[in-house]
Amino acid sequence: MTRDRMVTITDVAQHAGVAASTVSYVLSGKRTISATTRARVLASIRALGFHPHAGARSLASNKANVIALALPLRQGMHLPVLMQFATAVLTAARAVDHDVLLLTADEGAAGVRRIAGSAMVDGLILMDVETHDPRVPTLRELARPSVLIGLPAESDGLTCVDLDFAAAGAACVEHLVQLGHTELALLGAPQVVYDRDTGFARRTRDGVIAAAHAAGVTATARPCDSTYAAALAAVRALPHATGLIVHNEAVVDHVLTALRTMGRRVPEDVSVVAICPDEVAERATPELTSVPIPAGEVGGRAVELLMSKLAGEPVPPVTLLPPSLRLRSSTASIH
Amino acid sequence: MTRDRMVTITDVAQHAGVAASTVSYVLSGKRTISATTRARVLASIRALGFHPHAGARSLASNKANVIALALPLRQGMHLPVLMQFATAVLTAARAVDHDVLLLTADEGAAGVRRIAGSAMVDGLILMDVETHDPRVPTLRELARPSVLIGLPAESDGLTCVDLDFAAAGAACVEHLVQLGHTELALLGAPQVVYDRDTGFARRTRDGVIAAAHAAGVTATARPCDSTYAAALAAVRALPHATGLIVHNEAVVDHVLTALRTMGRRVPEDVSVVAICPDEVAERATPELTSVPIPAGEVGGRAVELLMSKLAGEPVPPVTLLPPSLRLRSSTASIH
DNA sequence: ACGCACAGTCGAAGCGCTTCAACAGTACGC
DNA sequence: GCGTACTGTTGAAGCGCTTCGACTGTGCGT
Repeated sequence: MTRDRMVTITDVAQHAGVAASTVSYVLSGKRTISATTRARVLASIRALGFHPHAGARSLASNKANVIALALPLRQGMHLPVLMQFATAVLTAARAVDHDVLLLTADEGAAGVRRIAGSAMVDGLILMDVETHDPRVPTLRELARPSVLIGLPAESDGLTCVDLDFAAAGAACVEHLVQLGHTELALLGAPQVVYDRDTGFARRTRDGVIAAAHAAGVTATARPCDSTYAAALAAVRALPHATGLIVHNEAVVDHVLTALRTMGRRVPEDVSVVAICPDEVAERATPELTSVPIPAGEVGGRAVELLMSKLAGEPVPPVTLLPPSLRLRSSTASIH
Repeated sequence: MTRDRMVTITDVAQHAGVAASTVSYVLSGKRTISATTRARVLASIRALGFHPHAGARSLASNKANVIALALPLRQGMHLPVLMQFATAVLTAARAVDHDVLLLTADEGAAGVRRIAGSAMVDGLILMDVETHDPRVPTLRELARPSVLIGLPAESDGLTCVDLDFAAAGAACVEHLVQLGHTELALLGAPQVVYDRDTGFARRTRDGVIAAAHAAGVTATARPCDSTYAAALAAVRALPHATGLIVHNEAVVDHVLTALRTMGRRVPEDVSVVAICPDEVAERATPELTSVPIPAGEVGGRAVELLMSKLAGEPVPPVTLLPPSLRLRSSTASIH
């Protein structure tokens, strides 16, 4: 282990024959620097392999260029989707020169307080926010800005972004109704997810029920565990439904298999529309008509909103991305 | 947004009527402090809600109490397993008062250099290291310690930890051989994983082949994509194999379904042993005899090794955790 | 020819913490 | 009663950076 001292901004300044502050201004662009000086400084930086000391920078400038991402790693959550969100946040953050500190949900409010209090991060993004999330009050009293992916009950003073799941549910219903279906059913997330009162599951259900009501058709909502057995049981319990809405990535394949086993053809006998990532919808047989979950956009938007707040700009309290319905071959009109 | 200045160590010192350095020593325990003073200081800390400024701390002490975790998010990797590793690392790190900065693999060597150079982290843990990983040379020339989960070709000067996949493969073979099987087959990771020359896939294969050779039985190795179709094709292509080793979490269920469809009973007609997380093995029908992937242990050990290196203690260059075979109901002796 | 604005650069202060050397007490052996 | 050995506490230096005010020159209008 070589005991080599860090290359400091002073080293660079000396090497380039300028003052340390000049180097700083070259880096930040907060003051005009002549092209020749800039070039000389940049050359020295490269020559010496200089990287500004993050701690020193954060101490002096009061910004860390790091954001915290609170990732739930909880039961019943579909990991691939979660990771899509996470990757989107990571990529978006890196694009604006920020790093990402990982926070688990089980550190809860204390973790949020610790991270925010230590000035380790400039702001936070919380994923999978529950309707009554214990971290939300903490967030409010915090000096640091935050953005929630999800929608808690009380969103005053917060910034939230998510897919408009209610509208997504409604879109599914409307599509099926247009095709002539009058007996609809929603296969949702596992029961635990509802018990935890996670917003997205509930909002979809409410959207489906409301839209069905408005259209004058019947709609049953059922939670569904992520196993084949549960999917089979659910499908068996709904023999009259001709329009199925599946909002549970992990169970999509199982539902299709169960229908096949029961001799119900898709889409001839029963139409299926899913709310799930495109990959899942495309990989299914037959390919599923679906409302995609725009993880990339949501994650990107979350970072964008956070950056605006960091810059002191006003942001809308709630951003609900409109759903889009992608037609594939799992839905057909009833005859 | 309240414009409240941070609570500093000086504020705490004033409040407690001691010097700032005393507060620091109470916090770090690097000097003896009388019980009464300590109590007074701790009370002030709590009263003011003091959190040491991470940047200032890292600047003064030259340690950030943060480690970087380089997560691959690449094709063909099984996310749940990956997240188990990640969670294990996170938990272990938090247990020793360190936070975790997320790094994506696609930032590659540049990302490693940036993070390490900026003193933002004390050390790094890289997951899913490939046999010829471009980040490895960078790691060597770095001043910061690192630990690899995985095993590159040239491990000199590095610290690696992983399950002993070769031994795992061999353990599967030996188990099947003991049961009297003489025609074995390995269904492995998707082809892309081999193409990328990711170590674990290859090491299992080599372990299987070598053990089969040593035992005088035949063993065929096949990559296998993570789809039902691929699993079916693979099983069809191996009509004579009576002992199947599956090293691909995503395809375990598909293989069992495929065998069922073909009318081959498990374990009466064909024995199946998997190398996969316990949850996968237990959830399968029938429950699978398996070599579990000890993600928790590996992750924990990685953090442990990193902490030792940070403390300047010598550590073994390569730690291969011995596999264990867990008997369940998917293997039986041939008759 | 004179002053003014402005681009370009510098030096110094200070961010909040750790740590070192030094000092004031107290306790003990003789 | 004096040195010795602690224990407990302090003030000051400094970590590497940003940023503010000040300074120097140059170009321009008059």
